[in-house]
Amino acid sequence: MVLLPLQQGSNAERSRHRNRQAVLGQVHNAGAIGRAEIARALSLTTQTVSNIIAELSQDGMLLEKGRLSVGRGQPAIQYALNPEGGYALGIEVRPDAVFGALLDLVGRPVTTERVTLPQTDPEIVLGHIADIYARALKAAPMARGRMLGAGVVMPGPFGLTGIAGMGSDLIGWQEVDAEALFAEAIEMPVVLSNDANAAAMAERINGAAQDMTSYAYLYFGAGLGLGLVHGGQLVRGAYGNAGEIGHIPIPGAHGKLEDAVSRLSVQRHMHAAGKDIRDINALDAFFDRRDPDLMAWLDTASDALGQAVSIVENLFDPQAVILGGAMPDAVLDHFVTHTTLPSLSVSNRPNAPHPRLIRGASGRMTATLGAAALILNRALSLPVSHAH
Amino acid sequence: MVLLPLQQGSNAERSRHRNRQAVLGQVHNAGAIGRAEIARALSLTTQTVSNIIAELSQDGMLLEKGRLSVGRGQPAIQYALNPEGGYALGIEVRPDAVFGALLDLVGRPVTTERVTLPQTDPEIVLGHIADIYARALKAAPMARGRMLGAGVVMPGPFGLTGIAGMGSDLIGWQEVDAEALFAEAIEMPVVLSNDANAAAMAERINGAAQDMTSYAYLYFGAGLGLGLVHGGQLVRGAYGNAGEIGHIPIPGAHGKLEDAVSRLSVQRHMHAAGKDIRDINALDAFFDRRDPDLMAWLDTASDALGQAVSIVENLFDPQAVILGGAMPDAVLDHFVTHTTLPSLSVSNRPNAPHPRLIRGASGRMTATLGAAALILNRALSLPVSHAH
DNA sequence: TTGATAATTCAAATGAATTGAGTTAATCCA
DNA sequence: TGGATTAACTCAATTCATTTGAATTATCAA
Repeated sequence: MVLLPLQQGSNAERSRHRNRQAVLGQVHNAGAIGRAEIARALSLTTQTVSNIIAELSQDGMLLEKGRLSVGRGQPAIQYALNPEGGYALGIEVRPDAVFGALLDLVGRPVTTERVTLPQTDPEIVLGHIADIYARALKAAPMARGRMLGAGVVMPGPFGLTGIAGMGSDLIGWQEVDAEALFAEAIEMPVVLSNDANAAAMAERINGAAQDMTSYAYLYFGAGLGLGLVHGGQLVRGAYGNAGEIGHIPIPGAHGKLEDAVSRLSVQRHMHAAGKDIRDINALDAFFDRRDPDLMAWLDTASDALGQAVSIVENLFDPQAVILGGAMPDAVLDHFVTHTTLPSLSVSNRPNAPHPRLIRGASGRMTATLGAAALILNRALSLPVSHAH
Repeated sequence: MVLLPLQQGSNAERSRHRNRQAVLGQVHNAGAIGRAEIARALSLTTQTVSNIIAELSQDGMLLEKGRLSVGRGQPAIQYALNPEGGYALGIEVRPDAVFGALLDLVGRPVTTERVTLPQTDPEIVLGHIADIYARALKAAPMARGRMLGAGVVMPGPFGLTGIAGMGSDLIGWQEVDAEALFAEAIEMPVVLSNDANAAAMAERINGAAQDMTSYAYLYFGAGLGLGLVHGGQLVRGAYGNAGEIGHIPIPGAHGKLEDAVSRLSVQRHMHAAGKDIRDINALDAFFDRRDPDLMAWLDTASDALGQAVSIVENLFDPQAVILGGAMPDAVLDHFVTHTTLPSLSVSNRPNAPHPRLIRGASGRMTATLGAAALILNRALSLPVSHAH
């Protein structure tokens, strides 16, 4: 991942494309909305919006949803996204497995699949991904010809960095142009990202961040990741490796943040107590019976998490920090309710419109669904906010 | 500062505006450039660029700079920004003074001024600012009618936050729409920002970040601030208060980062040793003679700074971290050369195109000049890069 | 000297949004 | 109940900015 200089001038064709996406974004955002309202939101004429909506309806992206009368005047015909108007593929590549999910235009999963991986060589992985895609199309034939693209999540960091080789890097992928390889294997546009970024985008499509444009997402993977969204767009950093929050040192804790807050951390802690956390369900069971060892870990982890949230708040000033990832709902909820957030933070504002810490999507497929959300976010060009 | 939903559709007029700015950005970036090259960079036709350049020349924004022959073919007429084609006012409001600077289109200061403030009530401050502007126009009459806008720097954080009242907030400004008041007082578009953000933007206009689109700026003010630029744009956060890095706790140090690294910190430290740091020059003198108390402070500060840089790197993955602000050149250089940067960082990459830590602009007027740079950056719409 | 290459210009065409007039369908109010 | 008002929507003509295609100019290279 490198930086390519790129700046495009505007012409009629690109304007149309942009306006189409903006209209789709308004429709997604509102759920159902009339043309005149879209026109006002985008500073376009109703005539223009009419033309675009006719085109989008023709293309099967929009559905009429009756008329809505609001006070005087002719009631506006409401339009909504046609869920079957477009599909996005989400792929998550892990050291031991590949997950796949096909999402419709409104972000609902149509098919999901998990395949265990014998090896992570590019050829093996790409072969499995092509198969997953083929099976998804078979199970959901209406998606054929309506694919918007694929989001691919791989363990970061990408490229050669000072923290490479520390975690779960995939062997054989350091030196290749992964995005291009994926695009070739499944013949559609591909966006590559890490798990935290993907999960963050998923919240924007149909999760806890639907009304937010600047927020942070703390993601429980093997370690702890951070996804940053600013002005509706991911903050990926110059080389695509922004958000490596797990590696920063935390006062109080002995070492890195993710030594205290991560799946590996709880596994280590519980293992030392002679208990085995095989997967999310096992963790859920221990939490269900309020296992004292787990509760002790949660206490320590909460403290470190509070520190992390405060750092993120002071550096980004987000609308909220969302906590999610490969953890049981109940554990995430426990963190949200039991984490003491430092009062010395720019986010500790009176009358804040959002709680400072909220729960996002959870479960094993979070990042996979998020991968597809990367594509939907682009296709829908969701409305943004501007600080003023 | 609040979030306003805003998304604009595109039409012919807005396309033209956008293209004009993009052309200006290309010219700024290249120094001197021909039409065909601009057209290629922006994916426009040469004809379009020709039209725009004719218009911009007509408006006095561009100057012809002869022809440049590169191999075969007709040599391209080179165009450069006309420094007198536009001006930006920079205003910095401090608890005890107001600084003003008038910059030309290429970012060079034309006039600068410092006025001490008896009080910080809005009326007093606004009156002084109107006077500063009037005097600037008198000293540089060619700027009359060519003002692009004004950038205003005020001590953050803005609005009510958990760290308000801690530092140097201005009394009487918490409840007002500062941007609107300024805009009314000097009758031009105003952009409001904190010192670190402004200083960061200045580096992009004609400083150390001219070839960068994603970088972080650590700013020495009274405390320590962070300016984040991503994809050529400031990351301001949801409420405009991103970058409050001074308030985060640092392992090793006793309290907050800016207890160890800031102007107040060195003043306190030297005061305890019976030495008085009145201003930058005094500090420079102490450094010149390698005062042992100062060197001791520098050692501690360097350690904390290294921690801060590493946090910023792991969270943002910038092309580089720039160190600047109200410190003597020599002290900043000392930090840059003597700070040990943790190897456990995404930015510790082999063959990195930039050093991880570099020195930016220094001196008392850094933020003031940066305030004006906020306007220039917008007017020039500098080329951005995209991660790929 | 001549052919290749590339920048530039001119005039016409194109694409998309806007404008302005007119229609439809609801609410408001007497 | 019925006219006035409000607002969404449509149609046709216009406007704006970019693109297209043909022609011109200026340099390099063989």
